[in-house]
Amino acid sequence: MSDFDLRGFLPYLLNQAAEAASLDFQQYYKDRYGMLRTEWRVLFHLGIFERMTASDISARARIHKTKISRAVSRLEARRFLERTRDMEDRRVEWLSLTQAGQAAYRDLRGVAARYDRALEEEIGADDMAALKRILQVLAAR
Amino acid sequence: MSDFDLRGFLPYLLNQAAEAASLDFQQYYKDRYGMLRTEWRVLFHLGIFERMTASDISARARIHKTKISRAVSRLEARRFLERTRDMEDRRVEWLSLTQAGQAAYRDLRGVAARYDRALEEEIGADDMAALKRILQVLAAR
DNA sequence: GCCTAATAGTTGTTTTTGTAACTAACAAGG
DNA sequence: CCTTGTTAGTTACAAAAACAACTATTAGGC
Repeated sequence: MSDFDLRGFLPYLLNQAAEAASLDFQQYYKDRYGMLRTEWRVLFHLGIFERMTASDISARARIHKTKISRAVSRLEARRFLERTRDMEDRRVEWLSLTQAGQAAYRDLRGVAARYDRALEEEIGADDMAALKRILQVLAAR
Repeated sequence: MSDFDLRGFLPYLLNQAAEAASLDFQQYYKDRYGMLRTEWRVLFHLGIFERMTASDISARARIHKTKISRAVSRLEARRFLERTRDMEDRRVEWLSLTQAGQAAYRDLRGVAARYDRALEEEIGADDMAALKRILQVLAAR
Protein backbone atom coordinates (compact mmCIF):
# COMPACT_ATOMS: atom_id res chain seq x y z
CA MET A 1 0.00 0.00 0.00
CA SER A 2 1.25 3.43 -1.00
CA ASP A 3 1.85 5.93 1.75
CA PHE A 4 0.16 8.84 0.03
CA ASP A 5 -2.65 10.23 2.15
CA LEU A 6 -5.56 11.59 0.20
CA ARG A 7 -6.85 13.39 3.25
CA GLY A 8 -3.69 15.44 3.22
CA PHE A 9 -4.34 16.64 -0.31
CA LEU A 10 -6.05 19.97 -0.01
CA PRO A 11 -8.32 20.01 -3.08
CA TYR A 12 -9.71 16.64 -1.97
CA LEU A 13 -10.09 17.60 1.64
CA LEU A 14 -11.68 20.93 0.80
CA ASN A 15 -14.22 19.21 -1.39
CA GLN A 16 -15.10 16.68 1.27
CA ALA A 17 -15.67 19.40 3.83
CA ALA A 18 -17.50 21.63 1.37
CA GLU A 19 -19.84 18.88 0.27
CA ALA A 20 -20.69 17.94 3.83
CA ALA A 21 -21.47 21.54 4.72
CA SER A 22 -23.40 22.20 1.51
CA LEU A 23 -25.59 19.20 2.09
CA ASP A 24 -26.59 20.41 5.53
CA PHE A 25 -27.71 23.77 4.22
CA GLN A 26 -29.32 22.29 1.13
CA GLN A 27 -32.00 20.67 3.27
CA TYR A 28 -33.38 24.08 4.09
CA TYR A 29 -33.47 25.93 0.83
CA LYS A 30 -34.49 22.88 -1.16
CA ASP A 31 -37.26 21.67 1.12
CA ARG A 32 -38.66 25.04 2.08
CA TYR A 33 -38.36 26.96 -1.17
CA GLY A 34 -37.54 24.42 -3.85
CA MET A 35 -34.38 26.33 -4.67
CA LEU A 36 -31.19 25.12 -6.28
CA ARG A 37 -27.71 26.03 -5.14
CA THR A 38 -27.27 28.83 -7.64
CA GLU A 39 -30.67 30.19 -6.73
CA TRP A 40 -30.04 30.69 -3.05
CA ARG A 41 -26.75 32.33 -3.92
CA VAL A 42 -28.44 34.78 -6.24
CA LEU A 43 -31.12 35.37 -3.61
CA PHE A 44 -28.48 36.12 -0.99
CA HIS A 45 -26.59 38.51 -3.23
CA LEU A 46 -29.76 40.44 -3.93
CA GLY A 47 -30.71 40.29 -0.28
CA ILE A 48 -27.39 41.82 0.66
CA PHE A 49 -26.86 44.32 -2.15
CA GLU A 50 -30.51 44.97 -2.93
CA ARG A 51 -30.00 45.93 -6.56
CA MET A 52 -27.57 44.24 -8.93
CA THR A 53 -27.31 43.13 -12.53
CA ALA A 54 -26.74 39.54 -13.52
CA SER A 55 -23.17 40.47 -14.45
CA ASP A 56 -22.56 41.97 -11.04
CA ILE A 57 -23.62 38.74 -9.40
CA SER A 58 -21.63 36.67 -11.85
CA ALA A 59 -18.44 38.63 -11.12
CA ARG A 60 -18.87 38.71 -7.38
CA ALA A 61 -20.01 35.13 -6.84
CA ARG A 62 -17.90 33.67 -9.64
CA ILE A 63 -20.84 31.90 -11.18
CA HIS A 64 -21.09 31.55 -14.94
CA LYS A 65 -23.57 33.90 -16.59
CA THR A 66 -25.67 31.11 -18.04
CA LYS A 67 -26.21 29.70 -14.58
CA ILE A 68 -27.18 33.13 -13.32
CA SER A 69 -29.55 33.61 -16.24
CA ARG A 70 -31.41 30.41 -15.52
CA ALA A 71 -31.45 30.96 -11.77
CA VAL A 72 -32.90 34.43 -12.32
CA SER A 73 -35.59 33.04 -14.61
CA ARG A 74 -36.64 30.50 -12.03
CA LEU A 75 -36.60 33.00 -9.19
CA GLU A 76 -38.66 35.39 -11.28
CA ALA A 77 -41.16 32.68 -12.19
CA ARG A 78 -41.63 31.98 -8.49
CA ARG A 79 -42.02 35.71 -7.82
CA PHE A 80 -38.91 35.98 -5.65
CA LEU A 81 -37.36 38.72 -7.78
CA GLU A 82 -38.20 41.34 -10.38
CA ARG A 83 -36.28 42.72 -13.33
CA THR A 84 -36.27 46.30 -14.56
CA ARG A 85 -34.64 47.32 -17.79
CA ASP A 86 -32.01 50.05 -17.50
CA MET A 87 -33.07 53.06 -19.57
CA GLU A 88 -29.57 54.39 -20.15
CA ASP A 89 -28.18 51.08 -21.37
CA ARG A 90 -30.92 48.82 -22.54
CA ARG A 91 -28.79 45.70 -22.51
CA VAL A 92 -28.72 45.88 -18.74
CA GLU A 93 -31.43 44.76 -16.39
CA TRP A 94 -31.55 45.46 -12.70
CA LEU A 95 -32.58 42.71 -10.37
CA SER A 96 -34.21 43.13 -6.98
CA LEU A 97 -36.12 40.96 -4.56
CA THR A 98 -39.88 41.08 -4.20
CA GLN A 99 -41.49 41.03 -0.77
CA ALA A 100 -41.61 37.25 -0.97
CA GLY A 101 -37.95 37.19 -2.02
CA GLN A 102 -36.94 39.37 0.90
CA ALA A 103 -38.89 37.19 3.31
CA ALA A 104 -37.20 34.07 1.96
CA TYR A 105 -33.83 35.77 2.18
CA ARG A 106 -34.32 36.81 5.79
CA ASP A 107 -35.47 33.33 6.70
CA LEU A 108 -32.52 31.61 5.03
CA ARG A 109 -30.07 34.20 6.33
CA GLY A 110 -31.26 33.31 9.83
CA VAL A 111 -30.77 29.63 9.15
CA ALA A 112 -27.29 30.33 7.77
CA ALA A 113 -26.31 32.41 10.78
CA ARG A 114 -27.53 29.74 13.18
CA TYR A 115 -25.71 27.06 11.22
CA ASP A 116 -22.50 29.03 11.44
CA ARG A 117 -22.91 29.58 15.17
CA ALA A 118 -23.60 25.90 15.77
CA LEU A 119 -20.48 24.99 13.84
CA GLU A 120 -18.49 27.53 15.79
CA GLU A 121 -19.58 25.95 19.04
CA GLU A 122 -18.56 22.58 17.70
CA ILE A 123 -15.06 23.44 16.58
CA GLY A 124 -14.36 26.43 18.80
CA ALA A 125 -14.16 30.14 18.10
CA ASP A 126 -10.42 30.21 17.50
CA ASP A 127 -10.48 27.46 14.91
CA MET A 128 -13.51 28.98 13.26
CA ALA A 129 -11.79 32.34 12.92
CA ALA A 130 -8.61 30.75 11.62
CA LEU A 131 -10.56 28.62 9.17
CA LYS A 132 -12.44 31.57 7.72
CA ARG A 133 -9.34 33.67 7.43
CA ILE A 134 -7.41 30.99 5.57
CA LEU A 135 -10.32 30.02 3.34
CA GLN A 136 -10.79 33.61 2.32
CA VAL A 137 -7.21 33.71 1.16
CA LEU A 138 -7.69 30.53 -0.84
CA ALA A 139 -11.01 31.60 -2.31
CA ALA A 140 -9.67 35.00 -3.36
CA ARG A 141 -6.93 33.68 -5.60
CA MET B 1 -27.57 47.14 2.15
CA SER B 2 -27.84 44.26 4.59
CA ASP B 3 -24.87 43.63 6.85
CA PHE B 4 -24.80 39.88 6.36
CA ASP B 5 -21.49 38.75 4.94
CA LEU B 6 -21.68 35.78 2.63
CA ARG B 7 -17.97 35.25 2.93
CA GLY B 8 -18.49 34.59 6.62
CA PHE B 9 -20.96 31.80 5.89
CA LEU B 10 -18.98 28.60 5.98
CA PRO B 11 -20.78 26.44 3.41
CA TYR B 12 -20.41 29.27 0.90
CA LEU B 13 -16.82 30.01 1.75
CA LEU B 14 -15.85 26.35 1.71
CA ASN B 15 -17.34 25.93 -1.72
CA GLN B 16 -15.55 28.97 -3.09
CA ALA B 17 -12.22 27.74 -1.79
CA ALA B 18 -12.87 24.16 -2.86
CA GLU B 19 -13.84 25.18 -6.37
CA ALA B 20 -10.76 27.33 -6.76
CA ALA B 21 -8.49 24.53 -5.59
CA SER B 22 -10.29 21.86 -7.64
CA LEU B 23 -9.96 23.88 -10.81
CA ASP B 24 -6.20 24.02 -10.50
CA PHE B 25 -5.84 20.28 -10.18
CA GLN B 26 -8.50 19.60 -12.81
CA GLN B 27 -6.23 20.99 -15.50
CA TYR B 28 -3.90 18.08 -15.01
CA TYR B 29 -6.12 15.05 -14.85
CA LYS B 30 -8.49 16.37 -17.47
CA ASP B 31 -5.93 17.48 -20.03
CA ARG B 32 -3.46 14.65 -19.58
CA TYR B 33 -5.78 11.71 -19.03
CA GLY B 34 -9.26 12.90 -19.95
CA MET B 35 -10.47 11.99 -16.49
CA LEU B 36 -13.41 13.34 -14.54
CA ARG B 37 -13.36 14.22 -10.87
CA THR B 38 -14.75 10.91 -9.69
CA GLU B 39 -12.31 9.06 -11.90
CA TRP B 40 -9.15 10.51 -10.42
CA ARG B 41 -10.54 9.82 -6.98
CA VAL B 42 -11.15 6.19 -7.81
CA LEU B 43 -7.72 6.01 -9.41
CA PHE B 44 -6.11 7.41 -6.26
CA HIS B 45 -7.95 5.04 -3.98
CA LEU B 46 -6.79 2.09 -6.02
CA GLY B 47 -3.30 3.54 -6.24
CA ILE B 48 -3.16 3.77 -2.46
CA PHE B 49 -4.98 0.59 -1.43
CA GLU B 50 -4.12 -1.49 -4.48
CA ARG B 51 -7.15 -3.75 -4.29
CA MET B 52 -10.65 -2.63 -3.37
CA THR B 53 -14.26 -3.25 -4.31
CA ALA B 54 -16.54 -0.51 -5.59
CA SER B 55 -18.30 -0.55 -2.22
CA ASP B 56 -15.04 -0.05 -0.38
CA ILE B 57 -14.31 3.03 -2.43
CA SER B 58 -17.84 4.27 -2.07
CA ALA B 59 -17.71 4.01 1.72
CA ARG B 60 -14.27 5.49 2.11
CA ALA B 61 -14.57 8.33 -0.37
CA ARG B 62 -18.24 8.96 0.31
CA ILE B 63 -19.12 8.80 -3.34
CA HIS B 64 -22.43 7.31 -4.41
CA LYS B 65 -22.19 3.83 -5.85
CA THR B 66 -23.65 4.86 -9.21
CA LYS B 67 -20.90 7.40 -9.66
CA ILE B 68 -18.31 4.79 -8.76
CA SER B 69 -19.87 2.34 -11.17
CA ARG B 70 -19.63 4.80 -14.03
CA ALA B 71 -16.13 5.92 -13.16
CA VAL B 72 -14.99 2.29 -13.02
CA SER B 73 -16.50 1.60 -16.42
CA ARG B 74 -14.72 4.54 -17.98
CA LEU B 75 -11.42 3.72 -16.31
CA GLU B 76 -11.73 0.12 -17.45
CA ALA B 77 -12.56 1.18 -21.02
CA ARG B 78 -9.38 3.26 -21.06
CA ARG B 79 -7.40 0.33 -19.61
CA PHE B 80 -6.52 2.06 -16.36
CA LEU B 81 -8.02 -0.66 -14.19
CA GLU B 82 -9.11 -4.30 -14.25
CA ARG B 83 -11.91 -6.16 -12.52
CA THR B 84 -11.79 -9.67 -11.16
CA ARG B 85 -14.82 -11.49 -9.87
CA ASP B 86 -14.59 -12.77 -6.29
CA MET B 87 -15.02 -16.55 -6.28
CA GLU B 88 -16.29 -16.78 -2.72
CA ASP B 89 -18.97 -14.15 -3.21
CA ARG B 90 -19.77 -13.69 -6.83
CA ARG B 91 -21.57 -10.39 -6.33
CA VAL B 92 -18.24 -8.79 -5.48
CA GLU B 93 -15.61 -7.66 -7.93
CA TRP B 94 -12.12 -6.63 -7.03
CA LEU B 95 -10.63 -3.61 -8.72
CA SER B 96 -6.95 -2.96 -9.32
CA LEU B 97 -4.89 -0.69 -11.50
CA THR B 98 -3.21 -1.83 -14.68
CA GLN B 99 0.34 -0.77 -15.47
CA ALA B 100 -1.06 2.25 -17.29
CA GLY B 101 -3.27 3.01 -14.30
CA GLN B 102 -0.36 2.81 -11.90
CA ALA B 103 1.70 5.09 -14.11
CA ALA B 104 -1.11 7.63 -14.27
CA TYR B 105 -1.55 7.39 -10.50
CA ARG B 106 2.12 7.99 -9.81
CA ASP B 107 2.16 10.93 -12.17
CA LEU B 108 -0.92 12.55 -10.67
CA ARG B 109 0.20 11.78 -7.13
CA GLY B 110 3.36 13.74 -7.88
CA VAL B 111 1.37 16.64 -9.25
CA ALA B 112 -0.86 16.57 -6.17
CA ALA B 113 2.09 16.53 -3.79
CA ARG B 114 3.75 19.43 -5.60
CA TYR B 115 0.49 21.36 -5.62
CA ASP B 116 0.13 20.89 -1.89
CA ARG B 117 3.68 22.00 -1.25
CA ALA B 118 3.25 25.10 -3.42
CA LEU B 119 0.12 25.98 -1.52
CA GLU B 120 1.89 25.45 1.76
CA GLU B 121 4.59 27.90 0.73
CA GLU B 122 1.95 30.38 -0.21
CA ILE B 123 -0.06 30.34 2.99
CA GLY B 124 2.60 29.13 5.42
CA ALA B 125 3.17 25.82 7.15
CA ASP B 126 1.27 26.75 10.29
CA ASP B 127 -1.87 27.81 8.49
CA MET B 128 -1.65 24.78 6.25
CA ALA B 129 -1.48 22.44 9.22
CA ALA B 130 -4.31 24.21 11.01
CA LEU B 131 -6.42 24.19 7.87
CA LYS B 132 -6.00 20.47 7.31
CA ARG B 133 -6.68 19.65 10.90
CA ILE B 134 -9.92 21.66 10.98
CA LEU B 135 -11.10 20.46 7.59
CA GLN B 136 -10.62 16.86 8.62
CA VAL B 137 -12.92 17.45 11.55
CA LEU B 138 -15.54 19.01 9.28
CA ALA B 139 -15.24 16.35 6.59
CA ALA B 140 -15.48 13.51 9.09
CA ARG B 141 -18.90 14.46 10.43
C1' DG C 1 -22.39 58.05 -39.73
C1' DC C 2 -20.35 53.36 -40.39
C1' DC C 3 -17.78 49.35 -39.48
C1' DT C 4 -15.70 46.41 -35.99
C1' DA C 5 -15.32 44.96 -31.47
C1' DA C 6 -17.10 44.41 -26.93
C1' DT C 7 -20.76 43.65 -23.45
C1' DA C 8 -25.39 41.92 -21.39
C1' DG C 9 -28.00 38.36 -21.37
C1' DT C 10 -30.38 34.09 -23.48
C1' DT C 11 -30.93 29.68 -25.77
C1' DG C 12 -29.61 25.07 -27.60
C1' DT C 13 -26.90 21.01 -27.31
C1' DT C 14 -24.03 17.89 -25.04
C1' DT C 15 -22.15 15.95 -20.56
C1' DT C 16 -22.58 14.81 -16.09
C1' DT C 17 -25.15 14.02 -12.01
C1' DG C 18 -29.04 12.44 -9.01
C1' DT C 19 -32.70 9.30 -8.01
C1' DA C 20 -35.03 5.28 -8.32
C1' DA C 21 -35.70 0.97 -10.02
C1' DC C 22 -33.56 -3.00 -11.40
C1' DT C 23 -30.73 -7.87 -11.66
C1' DA C 24 -27.94 -11.11 -9.45
C1' DA C 25 -26.11 -13.32 -5.55
C1' DC C 26 -26.00 -14.39 -0.82
C1' DA C 27 -27.85 -14.90 4.23
C1' DA C 28 -30.88 -16.23 7.82
C1' DG C 29 -35.11 -17.91 9.92
C1' DG C 30 -38.48 -21.11 9.78
C1' DC D 1 -35.35 -26.04 0.89
C1' DC D 2 -37.98 -21.81 0.52
C1' DT D 3 -39.45 -17.34 1.62
C1' DT D 4 -37.86 -12.75 3.07
C1' DG D 5 -34.43 -9.51 3.49
C1' DT D 6 -29.90 -7.68 2.41
C1' DT D 7 -25.84 -6.52 -0.32
C1' DA D 8 -23.07 -5.61 -4.81
C1' DG D 9 -23.35 -3.50 -8.70
C1' DT D 10 -25.84 -1.71 -13.09
C1' DT D 11 -29.16 0.71 -15.84
C1' DA D 12 -32.87 4.04 -17.08
C1' DC D 13 -34.75 8.32 -16.75
C1' DA D 14 -34.98 13.01 -15.08
C1' DA D 15 -32.51 17.08 -13.34
C1' DA D 16 -28.65 20.02 -13.59
C1' DA D 17 -24.28 21.74 -15.32
C1' DA D 18 -20.91 22.89 -18.98
C1' DC D 19 -19.98 24.77 -23.26
C1' DA D 20 -20.77 27.05 -27.43
C1' DA D 21 -23.42 29.76 -30.32
C1' DC D 22 -26.72 33.20 -30.53
C1' DT D 23 -29.48 38.16 -30.31
C1' DA D 24 -29.53 42.75 -28.97
C1' DT D 25 -27.31 46.79 -27.72
C1' DT D 26 -23.57 49.92 -26.97
C1' DA D 27 -18.72 51.78 -27.58
C1' DG D 28 -14.83 53.30 -30.26
C1' DG D 29 -11.99 54.19 -34.15
C1' DC D 30 -11.92 56.12 -38.48
